[in-house]
Amino acid sequence: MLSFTEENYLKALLQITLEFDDKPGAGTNELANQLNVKPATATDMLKKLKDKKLVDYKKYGKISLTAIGRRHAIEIVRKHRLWETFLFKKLSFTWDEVHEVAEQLEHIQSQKLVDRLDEFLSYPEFDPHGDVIPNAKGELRVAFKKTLAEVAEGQSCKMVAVKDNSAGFLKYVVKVGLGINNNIKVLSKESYDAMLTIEVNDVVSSVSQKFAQNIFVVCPWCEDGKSCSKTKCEIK
Amino acid sequence: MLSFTEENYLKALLQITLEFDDKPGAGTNELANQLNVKPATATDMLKKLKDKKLVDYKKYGKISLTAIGRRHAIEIVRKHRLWETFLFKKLSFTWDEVHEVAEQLEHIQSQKLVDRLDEFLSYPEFDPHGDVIPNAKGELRVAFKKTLAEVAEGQSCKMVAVKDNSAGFLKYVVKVGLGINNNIKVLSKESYDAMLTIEVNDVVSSVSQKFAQNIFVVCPWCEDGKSCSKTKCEIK
DNA sequence: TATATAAGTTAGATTAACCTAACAAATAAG
DNA sequence: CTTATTTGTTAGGTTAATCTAACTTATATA
Repeated sequence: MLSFTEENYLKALLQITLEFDDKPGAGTNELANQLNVKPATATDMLKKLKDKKLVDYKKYGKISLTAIGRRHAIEIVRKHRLWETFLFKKLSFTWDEVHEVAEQLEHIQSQKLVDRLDEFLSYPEFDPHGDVIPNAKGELRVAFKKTLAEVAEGQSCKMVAVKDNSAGFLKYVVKVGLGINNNIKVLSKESYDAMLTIEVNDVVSSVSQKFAQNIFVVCPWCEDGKSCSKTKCEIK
Repeated sequence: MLSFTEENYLKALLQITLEFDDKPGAGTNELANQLNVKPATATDMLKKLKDKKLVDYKKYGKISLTAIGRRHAIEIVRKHRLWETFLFKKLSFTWDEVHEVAEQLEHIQSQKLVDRLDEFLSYPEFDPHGDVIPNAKGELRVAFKKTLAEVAEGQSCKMVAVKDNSAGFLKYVVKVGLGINNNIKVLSKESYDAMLTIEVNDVVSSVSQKFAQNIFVVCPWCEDGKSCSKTKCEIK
């Protein structure tokens, strides 16, 4: 049985290694930072997780999950996102409120509970932030996504998820009038500071580059004519 | 903010002091026993809880909750029983499965979650074991109950709750054909070993004294003509 | 009431998860 | 290719929650 803390390390490791496709592994500082602990603490825990055969790790080397570690991590992500969906759909939480509570609920140990919750929610595919919920087999379908910041001037796209799940960002997203599945047209891009002028539901607004980098979109027809939305997700 | 462990001590203390009406307070061994720790461990924690003004405690004396400690404990019991009700009513758990998972869920910190869960369940009054769920104000209505073992020969009564919530006992209760709200007639009582012959739904069976002492009942008309079922609960 | 037993406390040790400070290795920059 | 910087590790210490063993206080009984 894994402790809360161990589970959090595994989850953080999964999140880091999933950041981009060909990531070789996580670093100690990176991991420590994600978990709000000091690097020395992370080193200690990594030795422990290595002994338990949950991570591949050697001194001064890159860190990655073993197959077993990965399976655990995915199960935690599954629980997290199922609980978020429960809070959102059944208990009327807003999308900026669900993350914090799910951070606690994801550690509840009961396979039956997870299975029944999944069933109760009719096997949802996405959580309230648009992230894919791993299925019961532990398959994590990872969609190829681009951020709003990468969309070319004049292009239209559809918002599918957010990168930053913090309450602060999510509230801001709502304020700008955005939400999952909204169609966004990029009217113009300022070359000086990369500010974007976008149109959503016939309302025009301006957003910063930082903001745009945290909005995931798919756009069916890109400038070069090739689709960037591989709608058939890849199982990683 | 209280730790899991501190919460468990408060809950155990409430359970012990509620055992019977004029209980002066808990003992260290009693408490340690309930929590499956050694008395020495309990002593340490009691000092800590005393410093936090959650328990009234002095060396070698009886232990009781302060008003604040009690309020905390009741909130934990409320959460426990609401979660049990959720698992039972919404996720089709059986009554012998809910306790274990609720032991974990009761520690989730989110006032909003508790309130919304209560609302989602339509403000239930009783959990699957027949125990009263404290309301949002922290009022714990304690019903005056007698056990099946105290019912006189020839009397009829109604099962309202169980004393022992362990999965083993609950499965046995089901096997005997009993459940909350069943009407039970005590046909005879063996004077030698206090075995009871009871009739439930026209089925006659025999139960031990130990068993009968863990079944709570109300019986409207007792031998002496006085009602033992004070249906208007007392708020303690 | 004196003493045996039960109940409760103290002291000292352990483990998990964290820290700081000092050091070592790897990488980047001149 | 040497040095500066970043990154990561080690050593030693802290806190919460637990333990065992030895001791003290309270209670029950002869």
